[in-house]
Amino acid sequence: MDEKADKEGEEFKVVSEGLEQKRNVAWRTFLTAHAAAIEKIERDLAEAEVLPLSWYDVLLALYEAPDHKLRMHELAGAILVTRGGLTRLVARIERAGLLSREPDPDDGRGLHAVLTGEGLESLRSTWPVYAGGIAEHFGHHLTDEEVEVLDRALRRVLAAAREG
Amino acid sequence: MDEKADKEGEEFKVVSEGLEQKRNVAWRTFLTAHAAAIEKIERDLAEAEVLPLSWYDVLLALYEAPDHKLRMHELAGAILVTRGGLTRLVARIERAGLLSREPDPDDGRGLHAVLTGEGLESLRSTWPVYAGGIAEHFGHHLTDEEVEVLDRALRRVLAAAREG
DNA sequence: CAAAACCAGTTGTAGATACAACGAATTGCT
DNA sequence: AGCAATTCGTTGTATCTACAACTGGTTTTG
Repeated sequence: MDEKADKEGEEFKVVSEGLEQKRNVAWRTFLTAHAAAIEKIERDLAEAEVLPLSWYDVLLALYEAPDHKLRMHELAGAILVTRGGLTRLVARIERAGLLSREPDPDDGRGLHAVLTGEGLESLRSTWPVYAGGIAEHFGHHLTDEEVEVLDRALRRVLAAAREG
Repeated sequence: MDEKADKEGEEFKVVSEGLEQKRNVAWRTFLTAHAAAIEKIERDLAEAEVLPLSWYDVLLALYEAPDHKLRMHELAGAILVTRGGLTRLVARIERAGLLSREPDPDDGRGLHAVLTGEGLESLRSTWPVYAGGIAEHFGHHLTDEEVEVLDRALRRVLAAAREG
């Protein structure tokens, strides 16, 4: 770790070259802002004793689906989790009574995860807390225009990841 | 789950009320874009058999510190992880020889995590892959102006989380 | 129609994280 | 100096996740 090594090191640092530099810096900001905001919001949710984000995501996906039900693999795709992980996540939520699993009559392999009344109730009680967290730790710090730009830009990032 | 329940349900959906709506939609875009981009980049890193992001973060933080060393709690703060988690993460990285732990001569409780030559080498071989991933899955999809806005806006989000 | 290929969901295993409780060391107060 | 409070890092425990192998059901194909 001598002088020379340090000098060469500059070449790979995130803060490095010309135009790319700003994108890399923005990437780091993106990562840390995400981590920090998520942490705050999860803490708010835990303190209010409502659903954690992972459960909320599952139940909201079901809520938004036709008949409030989805096949397991559809659900896995909707919330960006592996099928294996989803099996256990859904099992936990089912154990809490917030959704139920029903066999698909048209496909013996398949299961539907279905939102229960209790699950809907949990969504309702969680949302105000979640919305408050989003506002306090995210939305409140952005101008209307920034919200617009951010949404539009990140949609392209998302679309690219979905395709590639 | 009758008609009435559905109608009331609209009230708590993320796509809901006036001005707040756009911020909530942007929040969801923010979350999913982050998850999708991270997943792609982690996959690139794994395929290239270089460091995963969590290790990279630790080693980069050390690299950027004076003498390439940091106390454990400083490191924990720098990469947004709990101390308990850091203990094990650092243990794994140390086992791989990419950093070493040295007692702090000035404080018997404290340890320094120090970047090793091998760790520096790993950082160097990882960065091109990482940079490629950032460009492909993030930077490439944004205009200069969007990068600017995004960085500026998310810095405020980050700062707020750091304070509050 | 039977065998192969494929697909859905689960499970074994390993790894990683958070929270809280702990032991060791330091600091501050009197 | 001496004791209480604080800080540092680790560890016990519980949760949670991913990956790959596996079971059972479905579709394809010769």
